[in-house]
Amino acid sequence: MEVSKKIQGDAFERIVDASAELFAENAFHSVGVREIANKANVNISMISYYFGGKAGILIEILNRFFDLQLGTLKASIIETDTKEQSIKRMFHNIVSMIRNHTNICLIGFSDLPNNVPEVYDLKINKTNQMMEIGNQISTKFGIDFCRQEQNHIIGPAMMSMLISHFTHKNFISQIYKVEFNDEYYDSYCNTLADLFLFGITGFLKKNE
Amino acid sequence: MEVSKKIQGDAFERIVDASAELFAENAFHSVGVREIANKANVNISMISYYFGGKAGILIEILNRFFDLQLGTLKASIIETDTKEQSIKRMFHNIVSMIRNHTNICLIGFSDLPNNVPEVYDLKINKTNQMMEIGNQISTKFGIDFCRQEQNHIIGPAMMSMLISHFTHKNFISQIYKVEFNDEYYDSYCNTLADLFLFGITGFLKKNE
Amino acid sequence: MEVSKKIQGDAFERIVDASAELFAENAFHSVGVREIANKANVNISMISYYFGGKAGILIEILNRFFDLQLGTLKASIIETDTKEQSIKRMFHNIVSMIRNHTNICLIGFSDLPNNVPEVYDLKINKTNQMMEIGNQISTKFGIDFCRQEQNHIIGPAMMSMLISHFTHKNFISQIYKVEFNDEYYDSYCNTLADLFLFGITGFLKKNE
Amino acid sequence: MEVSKKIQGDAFERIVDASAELFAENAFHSVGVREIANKANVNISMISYYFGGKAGILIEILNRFFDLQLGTLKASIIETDTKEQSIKRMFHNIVSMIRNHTNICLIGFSDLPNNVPEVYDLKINKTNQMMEIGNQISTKFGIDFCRQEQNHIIGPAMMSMLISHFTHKNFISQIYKVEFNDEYYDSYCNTLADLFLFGITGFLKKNE
DNA sequence: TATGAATGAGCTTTCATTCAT
DNA sequence: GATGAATGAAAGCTCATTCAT
Repeated sequence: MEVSKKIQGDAFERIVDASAELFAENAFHSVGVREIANKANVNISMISYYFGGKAGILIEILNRFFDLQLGTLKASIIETDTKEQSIKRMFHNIVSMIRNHTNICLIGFSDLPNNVPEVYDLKINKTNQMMEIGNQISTKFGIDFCRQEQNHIIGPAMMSMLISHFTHKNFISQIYKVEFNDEYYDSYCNTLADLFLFGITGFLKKNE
Repeated sequence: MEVSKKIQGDAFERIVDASAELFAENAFHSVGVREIANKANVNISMISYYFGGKAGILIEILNRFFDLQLGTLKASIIETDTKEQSIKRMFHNIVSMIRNHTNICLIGFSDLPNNVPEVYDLKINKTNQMMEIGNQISTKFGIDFCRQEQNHIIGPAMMSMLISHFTHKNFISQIYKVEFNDEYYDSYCNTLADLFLFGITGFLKKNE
Repeated sequence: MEVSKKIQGDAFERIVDASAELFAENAFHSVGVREIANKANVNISMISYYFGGKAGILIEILNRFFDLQLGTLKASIIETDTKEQSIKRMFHNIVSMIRNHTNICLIGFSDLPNNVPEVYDLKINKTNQMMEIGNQISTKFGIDFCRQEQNHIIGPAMMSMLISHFTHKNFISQIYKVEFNDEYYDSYCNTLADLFLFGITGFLKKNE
Repeated sequence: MEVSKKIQGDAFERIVDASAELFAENAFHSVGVREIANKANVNISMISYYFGGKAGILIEILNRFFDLQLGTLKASIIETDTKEQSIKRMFHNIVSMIRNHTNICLIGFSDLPNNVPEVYDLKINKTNQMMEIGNQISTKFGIDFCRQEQNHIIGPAMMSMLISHFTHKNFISQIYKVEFNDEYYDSYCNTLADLFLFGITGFLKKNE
C-alpha cells in the first residue's frame, strides 16, 4: 500500500480528486471503486496500481489533510500579534484552508473509518502530533491553560466549531437562501472569532 | 418500511441496541447485517422482518435521537433562569443526554449517509424542525440574534462543540490518561459554558 | 473455514462432487468458483456459505481422501494372510478404492497447492499419519525394512506406481485402444503385485 | 507463440529459470507473471515479448524436459550391458537427470494443465514419442513384454516410482531427518533398481 | 415469530496482456 | 530491447434480502 511512485500520470491526481469529492459527500465505505474510477475516468485497476487498494486513496488524502492543517496552524503564529489578532488570524487561515480544500478537509475532520487498521493508526499518530502543536500554539499565544484537561477540550471544540458550518452547509442552503461568498465568510470568521474570544455575552454586546 | 411498534419482542430492542453500538463505532455502510444479527443474537431475517431492511434500523435510531434532542432542549427552558443559568442548564442537559445515550447521539450528530434517500429526507425534515426550535429558544433566552445568518452559524457551532469531545474521546484517552467520571463532565460542562458565555478571554480571567 | 453444519442440503454434496470432478481434471487454482457453482447448479455464494471459501472444498475433499486411504489400508491387514496374499489383497483394495473414488483419489495423490496454508498443514499432518500406518503395516506384514530410509522410499514408490495408471489413463486410451473394465483391472493388479513381489525378473519368468 | 531462439539476452534465461523454480513449487496457474518477472528481475512485458505469453514459458520448459528425458533414455542403452546392468544404469541416469534438473523434471512429470490447449497438445504428442522409445528400449533390453497392455502399465509405473521421491522430498525431510547427498541417492537408486529387478521378495533376501 | 438455506447483484482486487515511448 | 502506465476481463468473496418451512 506504499505510495511512492516518482512520476505519476494525470490518472493519479484524477483519482485523488474524484475520491475526495465522493468521500466528502458519502462515507468511505459507501463509495465503490467503480464509482471512483468512473468519476476519475480511469480504469478500475489503476486504483490498486497507484494506491494498492481503496484504502490507499484515503491514506493519501489524509496525509494531504494533515500536512495542510499543520502548515496552516504554523503559519498562524506571528510573534507580534495581540491575542485578539492571533485568534482572528488563525480563524481566517483555517477557514481559508477549508474553503480552498473543502473536500479534503471535510474528510479529514469527519469520523474516519476505525475498521481500516492503517487509517486508524494514521489517525492516532497524527492526532497526537496535532495535540502537541496545539499545546505549543497555546503557550506561544500566551494562553497557558491552567489545567491540561481543558486543553484537549478547547482544541477540538474550536476546530469542530469551525468545520461545523461546512458539514451543515448543504442543509442550511436548503433552508435559508444565503449566498456563500467572500463577504459571508468574512462575517463568518468574525462571528466565530468574537464568540471564541468574548463568548455569547461579549458577542451580543458588540452587536447591540 | 413502516414498523409496527405495538408488539415487539426482545429481539427488536436487541437489534436496535446492537446496531446503535456498531453504527456509533463504524460507519453505517461498513456494518453488515450479519454483524448486527450476531451481536443482537437474532436470526438475520429478523432485521428485514422488523425493520424492512438495514436502513430501517437507522431510521428507528434517528427518530429516537431527534425525539431525545427535542425533549432535552425543551426541558432546558425555565422561565425564571438568568441567561447564564439558561446556558449552563442547557449544556448540562445536553451532556447528560449524550452520556446516557452516547451511541444514539453519536449516530445522530455524525455525518449521516446521504445516499440512502429515506435517511436523507428524514435528516432534512428534522434539521428544519431543530432550526425552528433553535430560533424559539434563542428568542426565549432573550438572545435575539441581530442577523439571521448568525443564528445558523452559532446553533450548529454550539452543538458541534458539545459533541466533539465524545467523538474524540477514544483518541484522547489514548493520549492523556484521564478518567471520564461525573466530576470530569461537570468540569467539562462548566468549561464549555464559560467559553460559550464569556469566550476565551473571560474564561482565562475566571481561572486566574 | 470450519465445515461443521449438521444438516446439509443437496447443494453441499453437489458442490463437493462437481469440485472433485473439476479438480481432478485441472489444477485447483485453474478451476474457478463460477465454474464449480455452474456445474453443481448452485449459487456462487453457497461455496462461501458452506465451505468458507474455495479452499474449504479442497479441505473437505482431502479429508475424505485421507479417511478413505486409511480405511483401505487398515482393511487390508488380515492376520492369516501369507506375504503374497497380503500384497495382492492390498493392491486390489487400493485399486478398488481408486476406481470407486477416482476423482477424490486423483486429487489426494496429486501435487497439492502448497501456497494455501491450510491445505499445506493438512497435507503435512496426514502424510505423517500415513507414514506411521505404513510402518505399522510393514511390521505386521513381517516386512521389517532393515534400514528406515528405505521405508520412506518404498512406501511412496508403491503408491505412486498404483496411481500412475489413473493419471495417465486419458493419454493411454488415446494411444492404445484398451477397454478399462473389471477384467483389465484384475490383470492390472496382478501385474503390479507380481512386479512388486518378484520384480521384473520374476515377472518375466512367470510370463514365459 | 514461436520463439526466436537465436539471439536472446540474459533476460530470456532468467525468466525460464525463475519460472521453473516457481512452477515446480506451485501449480502453473497459481504462479503469476508479476511473480515471475519479479524473481527474474525483468519487466513484465518481457514475458510476452519473449514467450508470447505465460503459457509460452511452460512450453519452453516442457520442450527442454522432453529433450532431456529422451537423451537420458537413449544414453542408457549400452549393447554389452546385462539386464541387471541395464536397469541400474538407466535408474542412475534418470536419477542424475532429475537431480541436475530438478525443477524442469518436476514440472515435466507433474500433472500438467489440461486446459491450456497448446500444452495439452504438446503433452499428447511427446507422450506418444516416449511410448515408442519405451517400446524400443524394452526390446533392446531383451524384455519383450508378452502382452502390450503391460507395457503401458510398467513404463509409467517405473517413472512414477523414480520421481515420487522428489515430489515427496520436502515432506519426508520434515519427518525424517535425512541428508540428501550423493551417498543417499546411490542407495536410493540401488534400492529401487533391486525392487524393480527382484521385487520386495528379492529385495528382502538381499538385505538379510 | 423464528429459522437457515438460497438468491443475485455487488464488492475489491488481481489477472495476463498491450501499448506508446 | 526495455519501460511502466493502461486495459478489460475475471478472480474470489460478501452483501442485503427473500423464501419455504
